[in-house]
Amino acid sequence: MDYEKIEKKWQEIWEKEKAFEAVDFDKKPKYFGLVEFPYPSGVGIHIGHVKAYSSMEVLCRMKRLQGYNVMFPIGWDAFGLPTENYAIKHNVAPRIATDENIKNIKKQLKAVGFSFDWSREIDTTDEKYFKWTQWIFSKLYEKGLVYKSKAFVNYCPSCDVILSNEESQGGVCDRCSSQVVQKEKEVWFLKIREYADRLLSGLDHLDFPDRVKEGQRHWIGKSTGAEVDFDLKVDGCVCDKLKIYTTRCDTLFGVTFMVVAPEHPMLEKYRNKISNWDEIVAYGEEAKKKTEFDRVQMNKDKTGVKIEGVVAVNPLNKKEVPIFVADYVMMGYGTGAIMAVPAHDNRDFEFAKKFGCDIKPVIAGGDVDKEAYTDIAAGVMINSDFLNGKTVKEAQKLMIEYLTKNGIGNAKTNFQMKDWAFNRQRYWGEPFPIVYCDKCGTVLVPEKDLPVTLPHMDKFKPSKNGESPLAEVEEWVNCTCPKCGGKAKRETDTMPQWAGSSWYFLRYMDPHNDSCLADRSKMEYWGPIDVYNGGMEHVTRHLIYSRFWNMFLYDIGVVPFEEPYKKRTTIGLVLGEDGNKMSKSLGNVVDPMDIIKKFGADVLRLYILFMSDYECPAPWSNTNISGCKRFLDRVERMADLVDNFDGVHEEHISKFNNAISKVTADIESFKFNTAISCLMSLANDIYADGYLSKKEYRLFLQLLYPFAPHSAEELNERVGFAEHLSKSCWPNLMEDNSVKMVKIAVQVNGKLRTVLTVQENAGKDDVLKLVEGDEKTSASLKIAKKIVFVPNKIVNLVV
RNA sequence: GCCAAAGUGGCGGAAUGGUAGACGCAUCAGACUCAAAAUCUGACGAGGGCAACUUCAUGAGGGUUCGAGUCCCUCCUUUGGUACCA
Repeated sequence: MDYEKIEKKWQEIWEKEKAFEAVDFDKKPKYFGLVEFPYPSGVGIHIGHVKAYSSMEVLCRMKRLQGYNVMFPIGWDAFGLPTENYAIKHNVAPRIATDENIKNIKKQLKAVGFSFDWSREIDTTDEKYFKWTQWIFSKLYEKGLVYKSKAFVNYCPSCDVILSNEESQGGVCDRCSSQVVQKEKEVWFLKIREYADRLLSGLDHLDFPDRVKEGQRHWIGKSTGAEVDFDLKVDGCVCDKLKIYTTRCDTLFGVTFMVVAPEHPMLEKYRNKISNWDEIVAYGEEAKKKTEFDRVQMNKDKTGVKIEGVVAVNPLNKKEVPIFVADYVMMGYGTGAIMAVPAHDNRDFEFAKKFGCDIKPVIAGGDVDKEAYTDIAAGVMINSDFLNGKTVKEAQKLMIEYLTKNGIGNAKTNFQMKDWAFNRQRYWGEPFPIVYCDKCGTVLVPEKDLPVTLPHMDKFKPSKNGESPLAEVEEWVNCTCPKCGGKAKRETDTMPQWAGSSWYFLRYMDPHNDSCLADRSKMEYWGPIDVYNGGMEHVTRHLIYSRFWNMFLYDIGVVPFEEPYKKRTTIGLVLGEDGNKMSKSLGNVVDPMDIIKKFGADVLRLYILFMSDYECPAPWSNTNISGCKRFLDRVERMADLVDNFDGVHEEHISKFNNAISKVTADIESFKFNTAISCLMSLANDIYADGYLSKKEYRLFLQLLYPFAPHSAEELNERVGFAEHLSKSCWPNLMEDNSVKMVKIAVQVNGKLRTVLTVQENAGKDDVLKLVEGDEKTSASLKIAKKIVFVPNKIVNLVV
């Protein structure tokens, strides 16, 4: 078969017939299959794209034949750093580079034959699109879910540029390889933490794989505990409180010291009272220098400085305990201060050993001279006044009651998830709909003036002082205040790449709407998404961000569903032939376009789904792929076996029925590899018989069609069917009146002795008669103590 | 460290607690061919036996069960994710 020719032929036919366009409000049941839209990079599509899209492709092609009104859309997540860097290097406008890349990738995706609905194509860098990204930001701002605060960012002192986490991996600048430092900067934050509890509880009702749910739960990081006020004693008198957060309020009697983060405000407040202030400042400076890199490398060696001049008082027993500054306590979590119970916490234990603090056990059972005793389940309280003799759980409950009653503390829930830092010092991103006016302060650009577009720039060199390149475009920065009409300046930072992808699935439902992000009735028809397939790398970012935005839009009445994705499926990585991750430096990258040139798109599609379980990572193989090519060739030659029989041969019915149910079920559950092997087996069976009817051939091609649509369509036409497979109906099971035979294994003590062929659903007595008649098993049957009989499966003689 | 997933032939991988190794690759043999390729047929976990057959095999060790690759416990290894979270 001339793959190049027939693939082109059928792609043109489908396009002409608009075979894959989704119809708004159609009476058929809707089916929305979503894949993660690609970043249009200059390199073109990766083999991973082919795998990611092939699964949904197969599912959607089947669903269409099953009578669903299928939406399988695609678009471009086109803002981002690689394009900007390319623009800097080659002095090409990002807009132009993006358009070129999109054109190229589109051509490639079409060459694979994906049945995308191209009429709904979207592009996050299109002004008509990002107008609504800005609009959503405005709504978040109006509802008080946006705030500006100082935070640390990665900064390269040599390039004088702020870097993203991706650009500063290993603590080294991506461009010049010099050491990255932390720089304080004004950052826009979205209050995703306000949605933490709902993002967590919403997971319970979603059909996501467990590892995805667990990943999100872990990221949200809910912990329940208590806040407790310790007294601060300065110059011998109690004059202030120190609020701490703990999950182990049961151990309050075991507190032997306190620790505060180097940035804790109490330090500055009492600087005059702290006799070793210089030492504290020096330690703080040292801690600040620690970059992301240091924290990841994290030698767990505890460092810290004891504060001289201020002590804390345990509110329960009025005991004085020293306070330390140490960077193992973070200002960004809890209250930035902790009570330390070295007897029952590993970190506190380590710190106490190093700094010679007391270790006081309050739970019986451990040897606290050797290590912290952290078992919560066992153990009984000791040395703890009114808690003595209670279990840890009882003690926690009693302690919270006590704290609340006496006004020294309260129950408190904390989340590890941080608010979403939402700005980047970049050109190629959505501008904020924000201006700064001397008179009115921070002002939102009104909806009628959206979108705020990007100015044209000639040079895309990185700007200095860690500012966005946009800061240099004066005629753009200077504007009038929408409130008072006076002079104002635009926000020059742009939104992160996650912004545009946080709501794109909504836009597919109504991609050309100019008056709102999408018509509500269309969202009611299409939403929520039936299946969303994508990679594990998006579990804690994109998948949480987009759920957050959708939930927010639901709250303000824009979107009719609270959760956007009913079901999530995940894809396993395609590794290089050497078993390593594909990378340019290892030289093990497989270009899908090369494979298409050599084998054709259908073979590529078949092999990528056949090579392993879809969710598992698996190495690519340039030799194994030939098995899929041989299979397609065999299917083509199968036409020579077609006889003149009208209908389906009776002796073939059960084979085809078996294939129909297996392929259908396997596609639905993403077990594409076994669906394909089932078709291979069926082909082998047909070859062994040496004949099949025309109708059977078509049935086979229909089952093959979702995987290898070009070949299937071509062969269907060649054998003389006028109706295209793309317009046909998915095969149903045929009536089967034949007597089915099954094989029953006969075991003695669980070991296989023989295999009997009997009628399906044969009774125990009939089967045992055969067992008695078989010389290999009859002797065992006579002395059997027990006989286990499972219909159609097994007989086990226990002797 | 913690969380999750996974360890099955020479290789990629199949197996609702019920015949381990489906399907494919590679290899070997045969057919076709002047020959090669392609194709078709067959063999293909390891040991023992002329054979019918038989024993051992799913990372290691225990356990539950009539029966365990599958369930439980301990351990080892690999791969992801996450990280001084109080």
